[in-house]
Amino acid sequence: MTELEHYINSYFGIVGSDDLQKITSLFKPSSLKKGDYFLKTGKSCDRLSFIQSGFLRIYASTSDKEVTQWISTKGYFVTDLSSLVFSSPARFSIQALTDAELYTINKADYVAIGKLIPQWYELEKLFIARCFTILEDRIFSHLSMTAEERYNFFFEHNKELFNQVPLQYIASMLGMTPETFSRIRKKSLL
Amino acid sequence: MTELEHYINSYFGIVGSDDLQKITSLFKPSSLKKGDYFLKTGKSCDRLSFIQSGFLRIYASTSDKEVTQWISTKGYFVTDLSSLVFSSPARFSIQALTDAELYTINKADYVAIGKLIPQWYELEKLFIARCFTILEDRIFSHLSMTAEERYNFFFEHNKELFNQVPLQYIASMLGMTPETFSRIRKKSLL
DNA sequence: CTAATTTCTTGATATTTATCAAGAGCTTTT
DNA sequence: AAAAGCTCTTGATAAATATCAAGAAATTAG
Repeated sequence: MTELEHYINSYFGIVGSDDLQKITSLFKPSSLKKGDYFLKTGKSCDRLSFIQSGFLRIYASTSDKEVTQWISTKGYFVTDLSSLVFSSPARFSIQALTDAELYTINKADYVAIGKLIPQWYELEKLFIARCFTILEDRIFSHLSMTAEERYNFFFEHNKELFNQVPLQYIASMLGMTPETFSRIRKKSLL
Repeated sequence: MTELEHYINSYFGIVGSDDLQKITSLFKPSSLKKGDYFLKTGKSCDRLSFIQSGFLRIYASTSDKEVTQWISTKGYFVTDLSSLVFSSPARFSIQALTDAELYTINKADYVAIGKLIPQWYELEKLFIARCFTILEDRIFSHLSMTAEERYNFFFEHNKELFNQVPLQYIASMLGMTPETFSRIRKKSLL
């Protein structure tokens, strides 16, 4: 089983191995150089990628700053879901923080999976429902935790990220300034 | 077309009118008195309800306070999605803030819709994807806006809520204390 | 390898938001 | 209508976080 098959299987559960292969064969290898854009705000997002290696930053600009919504990495999918699914203009830009290897499926093939695999929509629904739940938890963390608590929680669960991407982006996605992040970090390293 | 049919149609898009009726007929009227619980943290959530009237508060308790995740009202669905779909213990409690009329489908019937209506999972996927997008925006608001900006934005879009439920719960779901909420409110009323 | 650039840290200070405490307004109950 | 509970407001103060500015450290480019 390829790594892609392994991950898709783990996210979408029991799919027959022939179906699994049908799906993964629609994903084509591609790569990004550090700094390359996967997507720019306002464009339509016409693909979904699986990250084989590297880090991508999902962000949007406000009048006075760039806000990092998320950093995606090995083993995760990346896309602007609302743009992919509803053909709306992308709200986010997505940029490679490092060189990255992706497996990418274009929109037409993505849409075709539903015709190809009868249970696909059900599995996809379950997958998106899980993503929804993760976002609910993330909102809850902003309603109930201080910056320091969010830092500690995130650090415990994503240690590896901290020496691989600029910390300012992690600060932003946790909802604090780089300075606050740095001070909290110092405290937690003592 | 009943109100329930109207809403389901508007959320789930084109469903044949016979299918639409098949679905809505699975929802049974029920009601809650003010203060009644729709769901308690830790239990399994075995139903999905459409709110015909009234207000329900979705919240969870931390060691030192209750945090309101959301307030749901007329025209919206209410459930703990992760518990309903994955049979996990509910993370949230859901309590009626006022008397409320619901149309409720139990889990068995909810699961059965998928067998009954071929395109159901696809429509449901789209529905959950839209909910996902709303949560993404909500997270973004916590990363990019001050308490005052969140207040103003929410107020503009949900004026009617402000004289129908205790403001402390709105404060909590916007991620601020009742005192801060009250001060911002005073400012914005001048 | 050095220079240039970017990122991170630190200190001083300002602003935002939370906490605590008390009282005023509402609702509900009796 | 009075009493009892909530809920909301207000003030004083404390704590958390942001801003601004400068320099240190790390990374990238030449």
